[in-house]
Amino acid sequence: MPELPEVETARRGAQRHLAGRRIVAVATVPDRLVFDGVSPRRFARALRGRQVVAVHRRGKHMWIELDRRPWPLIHFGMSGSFVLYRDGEARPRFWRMELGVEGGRRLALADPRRFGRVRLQGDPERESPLVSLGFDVLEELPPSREIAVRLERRHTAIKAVLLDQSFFAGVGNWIADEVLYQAGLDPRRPASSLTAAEVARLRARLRAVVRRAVEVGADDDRFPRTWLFHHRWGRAKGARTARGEAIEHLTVGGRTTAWVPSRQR
DNA sequence: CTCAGTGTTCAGTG
DNA sequence: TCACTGAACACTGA
Repeated sequence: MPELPEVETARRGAQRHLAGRRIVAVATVPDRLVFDGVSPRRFARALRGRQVVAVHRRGKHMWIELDRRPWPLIHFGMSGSFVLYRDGEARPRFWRMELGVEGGRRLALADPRRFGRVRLQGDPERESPLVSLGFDVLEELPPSREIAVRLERRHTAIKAVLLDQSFFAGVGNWIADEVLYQAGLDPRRPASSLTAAEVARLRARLRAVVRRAVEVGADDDRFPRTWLFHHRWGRAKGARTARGEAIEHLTVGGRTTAWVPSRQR
């Protein structure tokens, strides 16, 4: 479920596993879709022998800072993840790329549905797609007033704006629904129609949801029981929240949306 | 067997 | 140019 909390958790794991170590082995699968603009061969050549300085994240994108450029830029798509293990252990199913570092540690990118992307860039923070991202909702959330000013110019549904990475970087479908539920806002409301108090509520819930999800390592079993998250997939008619509120589904901004009409206005 | 889906990008429309 | 919509991408699992 790679939205910001899952990506941040993967970043922390990769940082712990790889930082300060030299890459001694790179393995790849010949996948022209996942390797975007770089052949697996060239990718391997650029990484082998390099030392990992740090692993960074902005929105749902991650990049690995090496002691020499270019650097890898990774997006998990719908089903990507990192798997951490040691020499001698089996590669995970659906692996696309594997790094082995000194000390016997390995990291693989696994991605069953192949919407993930691996690129190689000289300066990721100054290149597409990172340059077109909005503020990172974990690290760079602006004051409510500033968000309100920018929302006034958007007449589309608030949910669609939440999903817009050039506005709220890192928000995905479940976070958008969760935040709107907790803030008590109808997902179809034009963004420009939100009052100052509603924007303040939206910001507060967005901050709380993202921070909590990161805090528990994006382990959804540890999300608070009051969250809509635990009940949103019950597609069956009659699905209810922990508080007993009826959940309904619609399509907003082209995405399936779970919401609670009795609470979201 | 059919179909929805946790994401992004791009063509097309207004 | 901007705002927005819908389709396409690939594959698993319900």
